[in-house]
Amino acid sequence: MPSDPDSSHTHVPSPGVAGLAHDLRLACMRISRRVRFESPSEVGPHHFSVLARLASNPQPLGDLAELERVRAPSMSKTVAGLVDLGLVQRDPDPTDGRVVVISLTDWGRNTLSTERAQRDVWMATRLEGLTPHEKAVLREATALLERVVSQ
Amino acid sequence: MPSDPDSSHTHVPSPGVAGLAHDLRLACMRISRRVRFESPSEVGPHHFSVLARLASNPQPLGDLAELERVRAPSMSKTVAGLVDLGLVQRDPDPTDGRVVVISLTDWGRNTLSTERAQRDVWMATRLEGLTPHEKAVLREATALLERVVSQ
DNA sequence: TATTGTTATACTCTATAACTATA
DNA sequence: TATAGTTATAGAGTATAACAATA
Repeated sequence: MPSDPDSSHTHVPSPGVAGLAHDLRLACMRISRRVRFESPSEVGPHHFSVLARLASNPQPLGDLAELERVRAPSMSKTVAGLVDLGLVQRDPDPTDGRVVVISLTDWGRNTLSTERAQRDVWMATRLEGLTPHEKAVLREATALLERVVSQ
Repeated sequence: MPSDPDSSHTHVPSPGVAGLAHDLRLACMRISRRVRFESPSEVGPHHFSVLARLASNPQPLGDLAELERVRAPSMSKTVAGLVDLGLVQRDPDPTDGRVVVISLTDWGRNTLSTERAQRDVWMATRLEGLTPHEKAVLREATALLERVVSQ
């Protein structure tokens, strides 16, 4: 139970948008933090994030670096680690000899699914006891959050 | 706009608690990720987190290490950095000569407030256009999330 | 003797700069 | 000459182990 380092500042109860923004931001960050801290995980956050990027499509190393907002040498090292773990593979690009395409191995895809499932379990466990009305509110809120975050 | 590495796996629309848990977890993690990435910040995440811990009370270094889930030597180094930046100070505990109490300086408190305000602004900006009903839904959802996360 | 914090050393992930291979 | 990726080296932040000061 990691407590929340960003929750202890005084603010007025919640009048307008500002109060809602504050409270909602903190609630989301708390959920996020606890999912990351408390879901059992075989791979570190950086490895997990790269695996997730590769779930839909193989990617050239450079694109992967840009998506993850790190430099090419950093991604090169991360990928080397993932290759050693058997989670991804490097292949030459047939149309451009300079490019190295990274893709999930079967074991990597399996590992990714397991990790994701464990994160969902953490959340589902905590939603079990809610009433149908409360679940409906959260469902509606989820759609709103998705809209808001995609702005 | 960092896209979401954990969002691309296929799943059924959202039938029961499992679907809601999945979608809601992703929405919270996306909000959290974008707040961290897109809010302008003078201090790194580790420094911010320690400043936030000290907002309400000064803390012995050992307690701070435990709260932040790092070992004492790591926290000792982090605190040394914060002292160099003028954000916190070390003081001896009058009742126990072994203990070093860490507290915010005025500059540290000021910096913390600014960082927090910037995070809230990011969120508030995105809630501006919502209808009163939608804001009411999010307010109710916030209370539910707080209940859920404190289980 | 046990506890609090620091120092010494090492590992991981990050970066920039220099290098190789290909376009 | 420009681009994709790797290798070399260095800077944070983390850890464990050994040490100093205090209880």
